[in-house]
Amino acid sequence: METKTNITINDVARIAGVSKRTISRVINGSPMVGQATRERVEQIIKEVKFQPDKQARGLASNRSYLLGLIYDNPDALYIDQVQRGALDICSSLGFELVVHPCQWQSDDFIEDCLNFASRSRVDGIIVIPPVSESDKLAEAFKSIKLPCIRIASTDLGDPDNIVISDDRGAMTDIAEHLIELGHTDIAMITGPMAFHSSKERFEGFKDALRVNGLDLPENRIQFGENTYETGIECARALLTQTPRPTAIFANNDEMAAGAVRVSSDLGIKIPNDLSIAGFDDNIIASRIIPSLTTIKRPVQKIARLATQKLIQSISPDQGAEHEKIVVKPYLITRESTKQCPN
Amino acid sequence: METKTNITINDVARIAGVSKRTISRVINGSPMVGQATRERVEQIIKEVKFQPDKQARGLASNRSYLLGLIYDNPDALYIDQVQRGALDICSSLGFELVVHPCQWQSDDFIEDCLNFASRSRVDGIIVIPPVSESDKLAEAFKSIKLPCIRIASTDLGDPDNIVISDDRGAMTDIAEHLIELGHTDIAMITGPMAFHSSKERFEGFKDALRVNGLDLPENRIQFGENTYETGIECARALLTQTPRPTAIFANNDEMAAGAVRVSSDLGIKIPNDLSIAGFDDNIIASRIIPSLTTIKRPVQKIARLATQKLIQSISPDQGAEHEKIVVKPYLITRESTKQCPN
DNA sequence: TTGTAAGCGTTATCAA
DNA sequence: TTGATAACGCTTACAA
Repeated sequence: METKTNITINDVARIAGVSKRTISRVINGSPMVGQATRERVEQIIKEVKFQPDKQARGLASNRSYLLGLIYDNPDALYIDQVQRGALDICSSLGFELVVHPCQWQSDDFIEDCLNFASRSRVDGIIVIPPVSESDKLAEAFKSIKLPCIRIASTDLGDPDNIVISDDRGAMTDIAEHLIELGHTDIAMITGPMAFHSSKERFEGFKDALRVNGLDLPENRIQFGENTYETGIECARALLTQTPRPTAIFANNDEMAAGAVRVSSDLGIKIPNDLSIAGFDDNIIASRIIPSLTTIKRPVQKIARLATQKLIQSISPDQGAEHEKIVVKPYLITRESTKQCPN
Repeated sequence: METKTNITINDVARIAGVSKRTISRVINGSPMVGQATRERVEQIIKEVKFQPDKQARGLASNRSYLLGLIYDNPDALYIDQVQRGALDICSSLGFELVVHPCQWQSDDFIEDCLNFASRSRVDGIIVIPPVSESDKLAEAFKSIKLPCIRIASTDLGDPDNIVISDDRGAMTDIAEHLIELGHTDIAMITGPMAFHSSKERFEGFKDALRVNGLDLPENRIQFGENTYETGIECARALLTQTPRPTAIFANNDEMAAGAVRVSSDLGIKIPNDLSIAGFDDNIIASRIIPSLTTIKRPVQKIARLATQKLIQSISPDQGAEHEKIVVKPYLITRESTKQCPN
């Protein structure tokens, strides 16, 4: 290694002609510093480009200034947006983001995450769907007193450490959109019912239809697994019925893309013969033909809020805010939905 | 915060009845330890689940055990795969991965990256395309002696710190694939010529055609920007010519998707009337209709190799390997390419 | 409001 | 082959 020419707190103290304790106070925004002193020190810090060493800081204060992001999501775009959102806040508050992809279905998943946490010494954890739905994981972190915030689509019985995307509310929008287009025979391809998000969307959709005097009969419901392949299977089951529905809402864009594929195979024209809508607005939604009407969650914004709340709960001075944060997704109308042909 | 009940090196030393210096030696695999002592210490470490504190270790040894990943890539899937590949190695070697998205076109890009490096105190940096093409950034890291490995598609005049995806070689495969299908009038939509990767693919493709006795005339070349939108523009320019080419190779899948879109708009049937191929195998390649023939880079493998090489160059004991690593992408044949109609 | 001194958990120096 | 002891750069009692 090379000679470290880095400026330390001692250098700053020497230059400023005060003790390093005072510099430390300035760095940490303590009020116990004279106005004049503070300004002088801040000036010097800027001039010499002093950056406190995170390692030393962490060692002394038992904090790492590291935040962990745990995920296991097939939708890379979603993760990317979460990362960017989280980093917006992190970097402005002096934290770094350490990523940890995992396999939340595997046996040692909890252990693996705990191990990650202790290895990396992160000060807090952000968990995104679907991993965020694991109550076990949340409890595991709670038991070792590691602050953890979950991004989810319902409060999961733990409203404190959560940022919620109001998927259910968005269901109203998509249902009304289809109804306004004149559709009355609407089908749904659900996600795995083990997921709260899927259940929320399913029930939200059903409710929205009912409010508008429409039914979602059994033969118009297909249970998918959020994959392209199951989207294909479910859509086939739906579209080979007689009569067939005039609109399909799929729990995510992957399955909606599967439905588009099946329609193409069966010679069903979209959107003329059939309207299809998805959820996520992932990259394929705007790339397939026809482009997909879908629901977009403001993921980056959600991530920002979550990170903010997490750092707040870490910071010793601030009392943790116990208010539930809810963000509402919104409808994006594209080519795949159109006036009902009848 | 809570009482730290963590095991420290002192505890281990006390239990083993040796000095902590000895424990340190064992941890770091120093040969200066007696066989018996080593085994006993290792046994105890396992029993009490001692994990050396990265912060303290870093503070003392001037290392952070953190690796930085710098990127600015529209393809989230690519980033995801890089992350997973890098983490495969990181976690097995006791490193963590800190991510830093950036905007490599912006003015303060270099400064921003340097700032990230000094803030986070990472021990090394992984840079992926297109950021990796910035020689300035590579030099900046070199000048502060921060090990940095670049993932790229040609050696960029810096064969030491690089892992190369042999895009040019892959061009031969795709060209030959089209030629075998009987195509003789083949067009190309290039990427931005400012990118080495685009130039490599462009020239690789041209060369491969030439070797097979085919030409790539000016009117069969369109210069795109790797975006869906420019893909559309370029494809339109190509497909409104008379006669039109029977096959198009696009520099990436996004633009190939644009070409598919234009074909659909113009009533040109793919693959019957026209074959289209892309590069990347990103998610849309398998989702659009028809699915795209494309080139896949083994991104995760490349990331693993890069991370390995980086950590090697960081580790003090090991001499840095000065061998160029090259990985070859491969062809994936899907629906969008077919026998030439003529 | 400011300073002194004692750590935080590890590695590095140098002697035994 | 081992072990005391001093760093590493910062925070945190405790004084002043």
